[in-house]
Amino acid sequence: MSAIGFEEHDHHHCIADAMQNAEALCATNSLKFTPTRRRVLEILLDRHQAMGAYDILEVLAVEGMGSQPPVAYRALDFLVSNGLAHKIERLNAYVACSHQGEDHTPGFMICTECKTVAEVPAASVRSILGEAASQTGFRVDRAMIEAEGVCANCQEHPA
Amino acid sequence: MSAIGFEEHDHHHCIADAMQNAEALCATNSLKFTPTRRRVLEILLDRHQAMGAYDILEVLAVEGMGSQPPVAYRALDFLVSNGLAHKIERLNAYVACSHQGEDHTPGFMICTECKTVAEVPAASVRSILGEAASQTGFRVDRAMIEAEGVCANCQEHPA
DNA sequence: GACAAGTCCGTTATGTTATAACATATGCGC
DNA sequence: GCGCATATGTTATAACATAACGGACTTGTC
Repeated sequence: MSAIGFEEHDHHHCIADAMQNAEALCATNSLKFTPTRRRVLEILLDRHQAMGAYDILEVLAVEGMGSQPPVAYRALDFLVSNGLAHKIERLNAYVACSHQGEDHTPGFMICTECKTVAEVPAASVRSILGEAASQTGFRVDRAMIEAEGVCANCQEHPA
Repeated sequence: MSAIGFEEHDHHHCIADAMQNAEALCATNSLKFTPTRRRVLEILLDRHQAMGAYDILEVLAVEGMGSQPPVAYRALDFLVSNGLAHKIERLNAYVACSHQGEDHTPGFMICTECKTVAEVPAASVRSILGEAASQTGFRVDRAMIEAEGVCANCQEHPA
């Protein structure tokens, strides 16, 4: 499957695939992939869009899996810390990671029309940043890039 | 003066300089550089750090320049829209721009120890992102990069 | 100068995002 | 079964941000 979120793809397959990867990752690292955590990842994968914590919480509440903010935030923290999801700071929202397991500096393209968020490999961004940083002795621990714009689909078919 | 915020520099001079640039920019573009807006920029320049809107508001309140959130947010909106300041999404905080007037995709290095934020020229980041984007037809309108780590000074002198 | 239009400011109220703190429960090694 | 670490449920609140409205001030036009 392509890494680019704006393309058509076998959605059902990509969800199953990602869930399986997540299972494997958790098994390997002795992480507890609890029902809530699992369900939150499924929800994110299913939407294939950035979702606010309270949007996720709403879904969980309907399903009787908890209704207080910490429920959502704890699951999201787990997913983000373990590279299964990312936070889009610009939107205060969360997306499932589309490059599980790869060591990547996440780069995101956010379509302001359809709200879809595509994760792009941004390894080269990291190297450039690292270069700028090393000149001043700055040690980069985490980096992120977020771009806002309009995806090809929305350019062709304006709302 | 260097663009890199972690180096020693003539702080007083850099404030005066930036304020003068801001004056000029506003004059040129018929923007109203009102007392509140001016003061907020001064505060940001003076701290030379990322500040939350409510931190700024507190300073304004002490000085009798308004005590309600919109006062701070309106001034910040003005500064950000006109390129005189940037919002650090990661921190929900604001910094004065250190490259006034240049057409730049802002890149930030955030020291998690001392909270200093350095703005780095990131023109090349934009071009790389543009390349990745053009492959999928995505049109980039705005982009930002934020890196967290530890600055040279804090590496040498841990707290 | 009088007026209209636009912009900015003061204020109240509220919306949205996120976390602290503490009690309870669950799983796991021994 | 006991003790420890981790996860969950819950209450409360902190932190960040904006809507909406009225009044003041500026600016351009006649």
